[in-house]
Amino acid sequence: MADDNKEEAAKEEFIHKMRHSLAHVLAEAVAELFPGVKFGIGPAIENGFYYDFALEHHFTPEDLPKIEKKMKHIMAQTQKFERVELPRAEALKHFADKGENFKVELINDLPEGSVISIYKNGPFEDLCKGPHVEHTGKLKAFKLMSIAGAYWRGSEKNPMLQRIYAVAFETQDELNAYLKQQEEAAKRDHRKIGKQLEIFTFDDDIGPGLPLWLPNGAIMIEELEKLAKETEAAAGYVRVKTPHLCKETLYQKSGHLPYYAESMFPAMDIDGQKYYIKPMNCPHHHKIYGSKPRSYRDLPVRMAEYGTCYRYEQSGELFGLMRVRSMQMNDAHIYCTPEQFQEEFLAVCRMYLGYFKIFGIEKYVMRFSTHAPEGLGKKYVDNPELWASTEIMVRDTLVSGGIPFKEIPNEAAFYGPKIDVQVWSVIGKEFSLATNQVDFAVPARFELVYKDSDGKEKTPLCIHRAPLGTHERFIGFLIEHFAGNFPLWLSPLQVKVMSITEESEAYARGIEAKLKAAGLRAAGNYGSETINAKVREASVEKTPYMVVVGKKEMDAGTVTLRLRGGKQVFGVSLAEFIENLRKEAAERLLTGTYV
RNA sequence: GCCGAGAUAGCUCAACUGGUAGAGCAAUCGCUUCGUAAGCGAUAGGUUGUGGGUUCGAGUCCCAUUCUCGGCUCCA
Repeated sequence: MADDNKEEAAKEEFIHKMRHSLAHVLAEAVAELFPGVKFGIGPAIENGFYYDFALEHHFTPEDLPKIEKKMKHIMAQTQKFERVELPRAEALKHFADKGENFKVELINDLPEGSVISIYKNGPFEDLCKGPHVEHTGKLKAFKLMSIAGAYWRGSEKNPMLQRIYAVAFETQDELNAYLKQQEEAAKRDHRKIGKQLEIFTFDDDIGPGLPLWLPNGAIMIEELEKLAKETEAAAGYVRVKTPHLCKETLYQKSGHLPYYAESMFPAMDIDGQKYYIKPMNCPHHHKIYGSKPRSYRDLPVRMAEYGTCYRYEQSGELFGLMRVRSMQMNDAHIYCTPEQFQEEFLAVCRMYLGYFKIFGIEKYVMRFSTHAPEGLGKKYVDNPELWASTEIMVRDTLVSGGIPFKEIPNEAAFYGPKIDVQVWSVIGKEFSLATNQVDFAVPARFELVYKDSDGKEKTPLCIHRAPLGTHERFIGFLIEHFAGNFPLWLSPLQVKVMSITEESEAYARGIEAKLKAAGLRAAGNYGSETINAKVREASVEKTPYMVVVGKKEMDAGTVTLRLRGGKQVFGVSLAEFIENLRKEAAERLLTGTYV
């Protein structure tokens, strides 16, 4: 076992070295083909590597095969990688003489007196701390994938360089397997399946990032809301409804305006007053809390709403349903005393875990985002003590609750630390699916109080939580998670009834009617196509249950089932089928009854 | 927002270097009545995202614009 791990680690290390060395070969090839190029950085990344270049010529996709060819030529030359060390000042002069201003900037950031290492192979050299493979002949399977713009050192204030992305593996087989797997993943892309299954669409006249939910998507939304409402009712939440607009003064009070004005739709002028369309529900809920006096006996107040918000995301950030400009949020705010905090926060975390079980979500990371002291007063409200104490409170709750998490500094909300649930889309983009935040700042700004047992007015803590995120992102995620094969309760169409010949049509229609009367979402196909065609159509629609009836079923008074996936079940009584399906849907089972 | 690429029938895609837009599926209408992933035929469907320009002639070349995609930045 230990040896396996060692072997694994050695392999990892080699692949990393190989990818990084390939980045140097890429840079060398580009330097030969495009004189005058300046170099940014070229690290190994997951599945491959990239290199950033500053160059007048704009790379086009046609350049990639030429560069690949040159790289293979370099690999065939088995150029040795050699490490050369220079004192900092000398290295600075060396790169400055060559006009490599990006490298000069990197060296300038290294501490005075450091020894700078340069790796040379053939005619190429690069500022680099290594390590590398011995020679370019050791390099194996790679493929240049795409050209992208990327800001120097990741800041939009810096110039934009041209980045070439590549994938690389130890063997051609592994590379082919990776490419194949990417192809498979693209098939479950929510944008593709969402169109095929008629879940959502976009329209030029509606606007970018503003999805239209088609009837099938609307059913999914309603099922999710039903789940949320049941869960929240059982957990002691009350429900509220708030308008989509409010005056500017609300966001001045909440303190959102200086932080978020840029990601809000511009204000509209109404009767000389500025109004905004709401980008979040919190301030509205705070106002409801503040609408009457509250006693410590009333706390915790757990206030839920599926609130619709609008955010002006930058055009380039929009991505299918995962990143949109209009969203319906599974929002709630819990106002509690510091004593109640731990229990409330843990209950919220448990609600998350309960949901994940329902959906079978297993690949996620709980990301605990904390503040960074240098951001106080800018990115974060300036109250170091409260930051410290709240973060300790959250961390303790997570640890004592046995909830695994990863702590990331400098990612908090402006009003407090948060926990985001990170998931990945099939094409590898990372998203916060759900969020859970502590707010120790905004309730005070709204002068929210409760009368404590000692007769004094105190400010409650507020927990913001959205375990089901937004319908948009959550359904986008679920489409990919299930590849469109939704569990029964979420399936827009649950049963497709089909007749084999005209003779059995009336019998089939009767079954459809009974299914519908039992509250199941059923439809029929009684056309004159062959049963093969009907089965195919229902399969393409990913319908969980097909009911196929012909003369045999008519005579026996039964139904024949075909499950999504192809399994057939004969001689089922309709009453039993209906009962099983009702149960399967009501209990939101992940696994079908007849599997 | 920035860099790059793209947009052709409802969907998936074709149309060599500029020369009268085409296929499959879906739809509609017939025929077919069939036992578990595509029965056969016919019909209809387009100002090639939009607006300008070059040209005898533009889906194809140029400019602008909208939207989408791949990244970067961002993500309450």
